[in-house]
This record gives sequence, C-alpha cells and structure tokens, in this order.
Amino acid sequence: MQTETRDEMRERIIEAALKRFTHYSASKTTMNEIADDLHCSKASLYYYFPDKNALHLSVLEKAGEAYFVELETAAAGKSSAYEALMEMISIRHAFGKRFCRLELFKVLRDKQILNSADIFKYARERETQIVANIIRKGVENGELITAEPEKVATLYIQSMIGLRFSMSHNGMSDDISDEEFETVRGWQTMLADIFIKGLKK
Amino acid sequence: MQTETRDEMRERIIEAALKRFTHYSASKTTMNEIADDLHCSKASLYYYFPDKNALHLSVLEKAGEAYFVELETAAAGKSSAYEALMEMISIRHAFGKRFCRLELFKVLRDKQILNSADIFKYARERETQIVANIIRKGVENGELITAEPEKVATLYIQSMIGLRFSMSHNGMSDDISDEEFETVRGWQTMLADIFIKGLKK
DNA sequence: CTTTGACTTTATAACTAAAAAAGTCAGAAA
DNA sequence: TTTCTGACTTTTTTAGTTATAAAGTCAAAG
Repeated sequence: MQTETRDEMRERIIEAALKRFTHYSASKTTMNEIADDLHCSKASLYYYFPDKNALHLSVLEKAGEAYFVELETAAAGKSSAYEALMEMISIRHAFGKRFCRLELFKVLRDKQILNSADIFKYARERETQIVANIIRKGVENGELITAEPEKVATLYIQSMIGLRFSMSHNGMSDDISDEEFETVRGWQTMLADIFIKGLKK
Repeated sequence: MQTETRDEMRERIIEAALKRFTHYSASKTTMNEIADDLHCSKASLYYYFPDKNALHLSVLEKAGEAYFVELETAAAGKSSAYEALMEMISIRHAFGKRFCRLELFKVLRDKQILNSADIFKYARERETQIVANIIRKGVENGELITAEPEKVATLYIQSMIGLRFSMSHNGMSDDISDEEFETVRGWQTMLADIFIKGLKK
C-alpha cells in the first residue's frame, strides 16, 4: 500500500503543479503556492521531488504522454498518410496552445537542468517515430515511395519545428499570439502537402 | 564633385566597418576604432551616418547586395530548377559562414533599430522572388507544376530559415559551429529535393 | 562642405543590499 | 518505518548604485 499511496501523492503534486503552471506559468509559480493548494507543507513536496526542475520535468512528461497517446491513437485511426499528417498538425496545434505556459522551450534552452536534453531528445524521437510509421504505412499501401522513411520523418519534424520558429515574430519564445499560431498552422499544412506529393515518385 | 566625394567617403567608412565587424563582431567594434582605422575623427563618422545602427545597417546592406547579386547570377546560369536551388543553398551557406559576425539575427531581434524590420522584410522578399523565379522558370519548361509559385517560394524560404534554427543547438544565435553548419546544409539539401519532387505532378 | 577636439549623454558592467524563493533537516505524527 | 512539517539556511532575483566605456553632439577651424 505504501507504494500505491506514494505514487498517488506524486500524482496529486504533478496535477496541482500542472494547474498552476498552465494558468500562470512555471517560472511564476512558487513551491509554496503549490504546497498551499494541496494543504501541505513545502517540505513535503521535497520529499517526493528532489527539486523544482524535477517536478517541472514530470509535469512536462505528463503533458507529453497525453500528447503522444493522442497522436498515436489518431495516427492509427487514419487510413491515408495525408490524413494522418494533417491530424497530427491539428493535435500539435491544440497542445501547443494549451501548454504554452509550461515553458517547454525555456527548459530546453536551459543547459543546467539535468537530463532535460535527454528527455527532449526522447520526445523528438518519439514524435519522429510516429511520422516514420505513418510514412512506412503509406509506403506499404502504395500511397508513398521512399527508401528512407526514418530520415524523411526526421526532416519533416525538424522542418515543422523550424517553421514554428521562423514564422513567429518572437523566435524561440514560448509565447506566441493566436494569430501567429494560425499562420504557422497554415504554412505547416502546406508543407505537409508538399512532403506528401514529394514522396510519390 | 561634392556628391562624388561624399559617397566615396561613405563607402570607405562602410568598408572599414565591414572589416572590423567581420573580424571581431559588430557589437565589439567601437566607433573610435573605425575612426582610427581611417585616420579620421569619430565625429567625422557621425557626419556621414546618423548613428552606429545606421552604419551597421549599411554594412549589412552592402553584404546583402553582394549576396543577392551572386544569387541572381547563379540562378540565371542554371538550366534546371533543381540545380539552381542547390546552388542557392551553396551560396547561402558560404555567405552565412563569412558574415556570421555581422550579427544579422541580433539586429533583426532588436525592435529599437529604426527600419531594421523593413530592411529584413525587403531582403526576405527579394530572396523569395529569386526562388519564385526559379520555380516559374521550372514550370515554364515543364520541370515543375504548381499554381502558386510565389506562395511555394515563401514556404520554401521560411522552411530553410527554420531548419537553420531548429537544427542549430544555439537556436537563433548568430554563432553556429562549422559542424552544425554542415549538418544544416545536409538537411536543407534533402528538403530542397523533396520540394522539387513535390512540385511534379 | 568637411573635419575635429572637447564636450555631454547614454549604455554597460561590476558591485551591493534587500527580498523572495529554493532547498534542508531534526524531530513530530501516523 | 514512512510520511510530514516548522524553523532554518542557502541560493537566486531584483532593485539600486556607481564607475567606466562607448555613443553621440557641437562650436569653431580648415
């Protein structure tokens, strides 16, 4: 029962932090505020997490997990690669808007945070694998042709991320206006279109 | 004759600044250093340029002009769109390496600098026009098919710029290692390839 | 018209002190 | 033994200070 309770408490903390982080932002949220929300002491939080960064990463991991599950479900449900990629853009868009205050890019830029580079590398690879699977599936059913689905998937993801940066007026900031968000989405859609066409002989 | 001499002096100043800027960097160069190089007083520089930013922009304009001329010449000389785009990547790569100390991105990010946004907008549009022309030419001779060369060109340029940012470890910094430069170039080449294939049929 | 030395103003960098937040720990509670 | 906390220390941010360097000005000279 100990292990059960322990994980439950961790979960409650992550949940509380997620709420604060998404409403205000990660850097504007203090450990005391999270503790107060849970009617417990700040020291308790440190019993479950070594430091604030670890908690932050756990929050990102939780949001990321939901993101990937949704992506994988959606990808599996679509019959054509084209539809799957478009759905991916849609989901990415929704999550980007919803979780922009989690300061993902800020964490990524911060070299001090232990393991942050690894976690993001894993996330990017997982996203790339989803695209790679979509492409492989497309190749199998004759919709697409390519000798290196993995490499194409990497290029695709990096290009999509790049568009997000190069079209946004703020560059690599986590903040981005709704209008810019829509613009980026438009260009991403067009790029996906060209990719699909480019992978047919 | 006055006008003649005046422009010559402006040119000499820009030349001197360009040397200092490319060797050290724009922000590490002082107006006094430039004046000393020219064996004139700092006040003279202010007779020809309203402030340091104006001089900096003139330097960027000069480098940019050389870049565009080279691009346009190269693009005109290639018979296929594929070759033209590849040559463009090559030229872009060489200029990026050569002029990275001009702090182009830093200037772009600085909202205070008067007209900087306009100048960069013009530069991006000119680059886009070159790509648009390559695409139009490709459409004319049957190499490519698309209903909107302009829009495709915009997407192409933004994607290329985006790859530069998303692949670089430093994000939007002007500094980038030689190794990363080569990596970016590799991915840009692959993306150009997919664009070309995507614009057939 | 062009140039300059001497000048003023503005930005930068290096400290500082005060406040706030992060993080620790001995011991209490369950 | 595991979980929790009040009281504590340490670290980070912030705001304010100064000194220095660089930007920018101007009356007067060439």
